[in-house]
Amino acid sequence: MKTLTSGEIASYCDVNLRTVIRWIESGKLKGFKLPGRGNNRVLVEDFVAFLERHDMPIPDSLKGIATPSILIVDDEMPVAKSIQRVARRAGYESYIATGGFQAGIMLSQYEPKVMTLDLSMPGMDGYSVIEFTRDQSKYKDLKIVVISALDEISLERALEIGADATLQKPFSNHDLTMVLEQFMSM
Amino acid sequence: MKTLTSGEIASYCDVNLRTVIRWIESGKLKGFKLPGRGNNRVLVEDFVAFLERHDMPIPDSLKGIATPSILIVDDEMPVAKSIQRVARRAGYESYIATGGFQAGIMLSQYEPKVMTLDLSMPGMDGYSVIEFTRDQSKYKDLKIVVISALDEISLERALEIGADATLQKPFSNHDLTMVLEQFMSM
DNA sequence: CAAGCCGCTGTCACAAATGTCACATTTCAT
DNA sequence: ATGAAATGTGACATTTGTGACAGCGGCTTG
Repeated sequence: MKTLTSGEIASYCDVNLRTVIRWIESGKLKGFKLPGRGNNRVLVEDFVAFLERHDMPIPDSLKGIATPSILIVDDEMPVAKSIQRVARRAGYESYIATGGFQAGIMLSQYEPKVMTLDLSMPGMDGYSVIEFTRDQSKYKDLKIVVISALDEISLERALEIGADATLQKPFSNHDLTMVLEQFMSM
Repeated sequence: MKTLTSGEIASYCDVNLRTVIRWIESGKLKGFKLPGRGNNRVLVEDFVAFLERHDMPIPDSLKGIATPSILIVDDEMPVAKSIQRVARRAGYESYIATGGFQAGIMLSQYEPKVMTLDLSMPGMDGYSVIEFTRDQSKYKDLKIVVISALDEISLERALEIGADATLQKPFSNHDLTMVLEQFMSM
């Protein structure tokens, strides 16, 4: 829960500190006050939302705070590793979960931007994972990329219940790269 | 009765430790001093009240501590419900996860004090859940109660790799209550 | 076109709050 | 028990909030 001071925001926006305080007071920028004399603090996410709302440029240093990452969910480590290689070569950080429990914890912990999901993991229903995730507003921005050896119809169904893209195994590195780049840059 | 150190509060509020001590000294934040040199401690409930009083954001991880809860992991909803009934009657809040993925997310989200775990869930290895959880220092205080219909030897093994207690199905409500009370009051 | 009004932002100075640093002491994990 | 990490403290450096006031367009109005 990183926060910013009014002064930091002032320098980010290249604007006077006085102005930032006025933004907060007028409600244009959401923030809260420390108990002392009421020094202002703004959650990074609120600040980023504010910037986006006004089509203002977002400083790189802020993007860095929430390093966008990829969560790779696949029970077969070799497959997971190969996905990770592609991700790394495209310049993205990634984590591997080989089971549903791990996946849940890591999703919650790392809050990745994209999750690749193997539909047919032993003892774990990929569809229910998609559905459960889609039910949680917290993960509404998460992009789910289904990677599976199942047939077209199964992939279609995954899309219907909330997946954002599908790749049929065996997938080409090029296709995977394209999908990752598309979602990671959003 | 969980307490927080001044340093923990400092990092929660993204504020300097010195400042936290000043808040406590000036009475803005209620706390007490240890006998030694007067290191400060603050009750979680006092801290949460303090945050609310000043309209400051409350970290997710504190919500769990404030009202210690139980996570019930069982794929059979009737069984889970019956565990929940016992928990509620003992005065504890509880959540139910019917799959590994759900369990992981809910564990991370609610940070319960106790997790009851069915060892033999289809497609999900209870042992690996215990091991994975125990590997994470974040959950070192989580109490894992294994509830299973498996034999003594399996339960023994669960204890060896990190479970804190076991109950054999069918369990008596009395036994479960005892275990819950013991762990929830720690 | 000029004058006047209005909203927004910048400037300045000062008081108050917060941060920094070094070091002694205490806690904590092992 | 013992070393590593966290904490409290004082003096001092920075940052911040506030009020009052000024500059800068954009707008209406005459």
